[in-house]
Amino acid sequence: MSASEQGRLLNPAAAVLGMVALGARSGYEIRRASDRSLRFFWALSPPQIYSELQRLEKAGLLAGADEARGRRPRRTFEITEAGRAALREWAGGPDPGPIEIRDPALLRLFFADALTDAGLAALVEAMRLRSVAALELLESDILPAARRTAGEGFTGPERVAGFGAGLHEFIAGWCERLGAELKNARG
Amino acid sequence: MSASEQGRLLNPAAAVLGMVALGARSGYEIRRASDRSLRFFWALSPPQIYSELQRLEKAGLLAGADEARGRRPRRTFEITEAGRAALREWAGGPDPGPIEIRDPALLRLFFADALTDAGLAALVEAMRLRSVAALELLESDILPAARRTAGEGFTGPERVAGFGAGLHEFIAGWCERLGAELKNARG
DNA sequence: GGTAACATGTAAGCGGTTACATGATTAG
DNA sequence: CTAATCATGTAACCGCTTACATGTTACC
Repeated sequence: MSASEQGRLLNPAAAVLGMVALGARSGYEIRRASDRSLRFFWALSPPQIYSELQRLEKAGLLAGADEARGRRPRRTFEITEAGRAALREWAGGPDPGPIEIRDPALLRLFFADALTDAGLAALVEAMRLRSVAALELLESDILPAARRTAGEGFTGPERVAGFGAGLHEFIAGWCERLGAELKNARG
Repeated sequence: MSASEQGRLLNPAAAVLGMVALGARSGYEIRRASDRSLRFFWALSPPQIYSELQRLEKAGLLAGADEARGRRPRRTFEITEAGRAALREWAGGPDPGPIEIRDPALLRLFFADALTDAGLAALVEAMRLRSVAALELLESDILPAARRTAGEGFTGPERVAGFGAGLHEFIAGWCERLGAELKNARG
């Protein structure tokens, strides 16, 4: 019962179905598009994408068509009416569930008492730079692309990209304050 | 080569080793303690904990002792000098790696164009309430416990709990602003 | 002295990641 | 015409989660 078989969609299935709804037509296009947007909050790996596509087609939520070029396989998809209905039902369901965060930098910070003052400062600075880089990527690439998508009538990606920018601003600021505090404490 | 065998510790091994360094003595104690603190940024499941404990003991980074009560098994651990050295080396290593976030609420928001205005508002409010609840838990339980740990000389947990509080404040505020904006747009 | 809560550990299976294999297209 | 890049899909493996099995103490 691992995916879209009965009842409500599970999240990975909905993610793939939703990418098709936003205009990605093949597994490869989903991969490229989600790598530049969705992946910041919901990563999709190739085998996930391709196997979900198959299941969604079998379930009638996607309509597939063969577009092979010579010996090279290629299968494209469109969302069906049933697919749109399933996506709406999924998006409106109750209790999305908890956010999950996994951060090796915070893990190190948790055990930072094993570190020298200088080591701790370096860790905090690395964490800050990581978010500054993410912020630059978001603002130079992701947000502009999301705005184009918004121009086509899909406002979700831009909102989520905006969330990402705000999030990394918060993290960078938090690291900056902590860094300053550490500097003061050392004198 | 899956863990602490040669060279640097991997993150899950370091997490378990670090929990012992902070005073958790058995697998069960690590489970309880990490569930109230570390799990917000680095979840540990029982089989991970127990198998890492075995590997760390074999590698000489932990010293184990049998403390069975009757037919009930129990094994307790202390960190060794080699263990402390490995933990220091791990904490000071280069490039912690990227933060990973997976959030079903943001996933839904990404595809929110499938939703009615009311559905979107409900989603944003659910997201806000989720962070408000997390904030309450952090401030009522986690932060006080982390402060006690800080009193014993370990300042990492309190810093990380503080980060969590700031993070959920940011998310709740972001949702509140978005909610207000949606309300205005609907008139 | 029975029931619930605490404590300890494990088996089994899923989901997901890494890495690759292969084919077409463009550029130099 | 060769090399590099784009495009498409898959195999194999591993970490992790869920769920359980079992034992022991505390409570009523």
